[in-house]
Amino acid sequence: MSDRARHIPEATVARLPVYLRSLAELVDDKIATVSSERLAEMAGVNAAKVRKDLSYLGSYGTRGVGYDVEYLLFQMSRELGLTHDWPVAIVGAGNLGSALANYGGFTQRGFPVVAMFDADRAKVGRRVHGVLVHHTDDIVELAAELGIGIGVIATPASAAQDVADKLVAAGVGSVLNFAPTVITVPEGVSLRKVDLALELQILSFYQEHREPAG
Amino acid sequence: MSDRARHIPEATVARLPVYLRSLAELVDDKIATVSSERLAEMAGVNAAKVRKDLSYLGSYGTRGVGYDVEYLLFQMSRELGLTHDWPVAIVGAGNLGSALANYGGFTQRGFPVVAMFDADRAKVGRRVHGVLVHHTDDIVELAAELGIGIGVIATPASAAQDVADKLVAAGVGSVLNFAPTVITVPEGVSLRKVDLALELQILSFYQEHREPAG
DNA sequence: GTGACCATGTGAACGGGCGCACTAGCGTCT
DNA sequence: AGACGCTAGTGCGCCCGTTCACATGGTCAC
Ligand SMILES: NC(=O)c1ccc[n+]([C@@H]2O[C@H](COP(=O)([O-])OP(=O)(O)OC[C@H]3O[C@@H](n4cnc5c(N)ncnc54)[C@H](O)[C@@H]3O)[C@@H](O)[C@H]2O)c1
Ligand SMILES: NC(=O)c1ccc[n+]([C@@H]2O[C@H](COP(=O)([O-])OP(=O)(O)OC[C@H]3O[C@@H](n4cnc5c(N)ncnc54)[C@H](O)[C@@H]3O)[C@@H](O)[C@H]2O)c1
Repeated sequence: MSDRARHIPEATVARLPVYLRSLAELVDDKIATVSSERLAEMAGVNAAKVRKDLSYLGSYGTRGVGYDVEYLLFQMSRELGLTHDWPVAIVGAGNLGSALANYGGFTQRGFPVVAMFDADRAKVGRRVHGVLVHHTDDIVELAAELGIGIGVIATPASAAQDVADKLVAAGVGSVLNFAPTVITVPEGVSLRKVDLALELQILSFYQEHREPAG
Repeated sequence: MSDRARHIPEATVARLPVYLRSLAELVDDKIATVSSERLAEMAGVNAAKVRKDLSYLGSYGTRGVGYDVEYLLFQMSRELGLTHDWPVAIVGAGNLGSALANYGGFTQRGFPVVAMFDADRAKVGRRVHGVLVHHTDDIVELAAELGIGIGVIATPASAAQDVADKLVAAGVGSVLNFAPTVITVPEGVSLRKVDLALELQILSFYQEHREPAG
């Protein structure tokens, strides 16, 4: 199976979850088949792009008919590795880290938050939404033990690189960084970032340069 | 000024805030000039890319020397429209919306949260980090009055499109969507999204397809 | 003043992704 | 049975962005 998926373009990978969500909606609405056009509309992209993206997964459509919603949903889930849970650890039990832990949407989507870590001893031992806060010194040991697949960094920027290093040392293969700073990880470790200030500044740019005529 | 900036590639725009932050760090460290190479290292990109990106803003470097940190910082701030504040409104005073409002980093970076909105009358009238929660019915009227530039959507997915429509009707030119759903806005309105579940699923994909050899 | 040095700015080649437009193939209706 | 209609799958040209490599032009030492 990882033979066909020898290389799926990054841009396509980033769209798969959007299709997945659209498919889930269709299942909820008890719609059995869907055309690339309809799916494109739901995902906010071009229909040809949808077809090309889906063709990377295999030929799961039927010409003249469309795609079987449930079957495609299953194949895509499998491709995305969503047929099993990915335990998540959140580092930084502050404002943001707690909000994330309190959010049920992650567990529901197969990303259970199984541990939190913080450098502040006053926070160690507390529970956030039932999740125990451990000390950062224990990341390496505990992350391996708990089988952490994804580490979420919600510490101040100054600590982010250090935390990332610890997560990598613990064998965590994927890191999601919320701290507003550039961090680096070794090859073979996946890194993505969510940077709200950056998003706002991008919006600011376009708003500033918008044609006053409209 | 909007003559030279007739067209800055989107990819470049997305990197400018990263450079900006790097420059701010250099100012803190009292470093007066910086080379494209050093800046590239800090921003985690290629040096040639830095030079090309910066060249879109103008010829602010000095050959043989590098870039004057403070001058470049000023020019970039101006280009990004950060020389003045952009009032922000958050719609959805729940878990996430409150966390965002409680976060001081936005005001500090020139994006003061001046209003919150919620459909739940039990929440209307409350204050979150000093910000008053209004009813969503008042978005159109109040957003215009308060001069809202950017609207942040932190409601459930089912309400997101409706909220976006209200924001647009209120003349808000930029929307940042946290709800896990695709929303559309008219041409001329900027839209960006932050989707945590999507990020986790992308990480899941790469982790699933990682070569077991390492 | 002159020459060696150094980093910017940019032309050009390259690569990836996008979308058009065509072909392939399934289902259905006559 | 055959023709028609519909939609998946895809080859191809185009465009945007990245990167290399070099010429340009400024600084500094002497
Ligand atoms: N809160 C938001 O809405 C928001 C929005 C955008 C970005 N962010 C970013 O997210 C990060 C966290 O924000 P926050 O509001 O939760 O901050 P916070 O100060 O509330 O929480 C930070 C937590 O990290 C812990 N910490 C500090 N150093 C640590 C270390 N070395 N190892 C482990 N834990 C450590 C602190 O003890 C604290 O509990 C920051 O980088 C911030 O810029 C937050
Ligand atoms: N909390 C998180 O960490 C987190 C993480 C990722 C994504 N999200 C997404 O962010 C959104 C908000 O999450 P949350 O945890 O804050 O949910 P929440 O239920 O705590 O808050 C949602 C708020 O929106 C309000 N609301 C509902 N309908 C509305 C409408 N039509 N107009 C205005 N307000 C309305 C509700 O009254 C509530 O206050 C959701 O779409 C969620 O999927 C949240």
